[in-house]
Amino acid sequence: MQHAATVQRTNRAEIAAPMARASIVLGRGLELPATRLNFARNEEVFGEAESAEYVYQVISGALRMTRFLADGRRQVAAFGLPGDIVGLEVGDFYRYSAEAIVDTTLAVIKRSALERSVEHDAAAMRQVWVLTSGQLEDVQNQMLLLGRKTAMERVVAFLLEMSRRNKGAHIIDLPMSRTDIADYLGLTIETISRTLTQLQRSDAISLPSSRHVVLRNKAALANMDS
Amino acid sequence: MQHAATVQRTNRAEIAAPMARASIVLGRGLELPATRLNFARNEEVFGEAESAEYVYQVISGALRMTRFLADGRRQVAAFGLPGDIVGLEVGDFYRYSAEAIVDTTLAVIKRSALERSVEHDAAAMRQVWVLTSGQLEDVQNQMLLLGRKTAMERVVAFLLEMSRRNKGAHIIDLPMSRTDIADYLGLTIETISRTLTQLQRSDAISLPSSRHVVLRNKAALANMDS
DNA sequence: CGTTGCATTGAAATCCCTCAAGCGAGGTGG
DNA sequence: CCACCTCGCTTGAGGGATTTCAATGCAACG
Repeated sequence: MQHAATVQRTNRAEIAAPMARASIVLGRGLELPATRLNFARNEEVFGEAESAEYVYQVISGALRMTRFLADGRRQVAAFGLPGDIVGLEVGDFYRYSAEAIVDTTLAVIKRSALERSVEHDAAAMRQVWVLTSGQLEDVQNQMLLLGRKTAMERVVAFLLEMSRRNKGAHIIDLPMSRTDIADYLGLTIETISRTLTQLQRSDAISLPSSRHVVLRNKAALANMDS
Repeated sequence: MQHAATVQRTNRAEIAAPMARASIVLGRGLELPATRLNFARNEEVFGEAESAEYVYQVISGALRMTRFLADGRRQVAAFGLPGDIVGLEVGDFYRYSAEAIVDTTLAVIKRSALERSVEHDAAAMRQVWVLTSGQLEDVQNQMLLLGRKTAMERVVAFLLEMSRRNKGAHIIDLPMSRTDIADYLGLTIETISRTLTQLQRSDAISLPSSRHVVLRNKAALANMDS
């Protein structure tokens, strides 16, 4: 069981640096003023059990949300892609850590400011609920994958998900490493690699490079994902 | 891969039957009038992709929330125990089916009535969000279990969860079958059975009967659950 | 007291993991 | 500009945890 790569700590001073204007879009007609913030590849946005002071939205780049077991085994709970809201907690602490997979730009807002904006506005509060409910749905799908799907089904489901999240594109540009994918799918990097090779040999995909996947036969792929 | 047992369909007429008064408690000071409804063992409360017309709270008994793959593989997303809210959806359809594990009493409210009660009340809407967020946390924990824990760790985590949900009792009365547990933990009934036997041989638990577990050494168990 | 529905146990098989080696692209320094 | 290093990825061989298949056990119930 490989352990996770070390991750740089966030430079907290950045948050106090000259502010670049941005906004967080929680839903239709619900936009809040925010600050634009950049994170380098592998930089930590926040850590598990840290005080949940900020809420983020991905503007560009990609995040991974991870949880760990004591011995270093890691589960990637979700990937944060442009538009995704990250770190919206009910309690006072984050329940997972978030790290930039590539250089990433986020919109940041203080949680207290967000709470103030919605606490007397039922429609806005409903948007917050809708967001969390959508995350719940995603995670429930992932549970079915982790509990009952084969390695091949998991990898295919992952490729189709990445395609769908990129407007259904047939050419996928993966920001994350094999390790990230493995920890997302509950597999090892070797199994990910072998499965992709197998899909390539069956002409379902091609792999011009390790981070680029071409879905050559989406129908066949969809068939493989129970 | 064993397939799920057949399940009786709900007798929908029941909902129109003479109403027994009950209430649904969404949170501190947020209680809504509801109808009390009984379900027999293995009776379906609602089905996946059915129109999400009602929201339920378990009064007594137990539910299982399940999702299926096309070939019958099943994942139990959660167990519904007394107090749990079930079927609270944003969209128009349930995302999983719910069945009574044993004879169960539920409080039922029309979703439209619940929506009306909270749509202009930000504090009430927040309670709804808090509920969903709590479910998200549970499911995220389960993801880590399904993705990265061994069979022994899963079974131990399950026993400790059942204990915790029953006020930390050392004697657990399991309403669900080995099949339900297996589909919750992403294992097979045989592995559940063998693992419990192994725990019994190591004196961590005892099994007076298959549905009763005595946690004889909670500290040892906690140690086994990374 | 036979039937029925779980649960347990055993033996064999399998899917995925572990361990190990090799490859290739990108960066760095001589 | 090339040799070299590093890091991530791929591939192979072997092993192991869990599943599958099969038989037996056991308690509840008519």
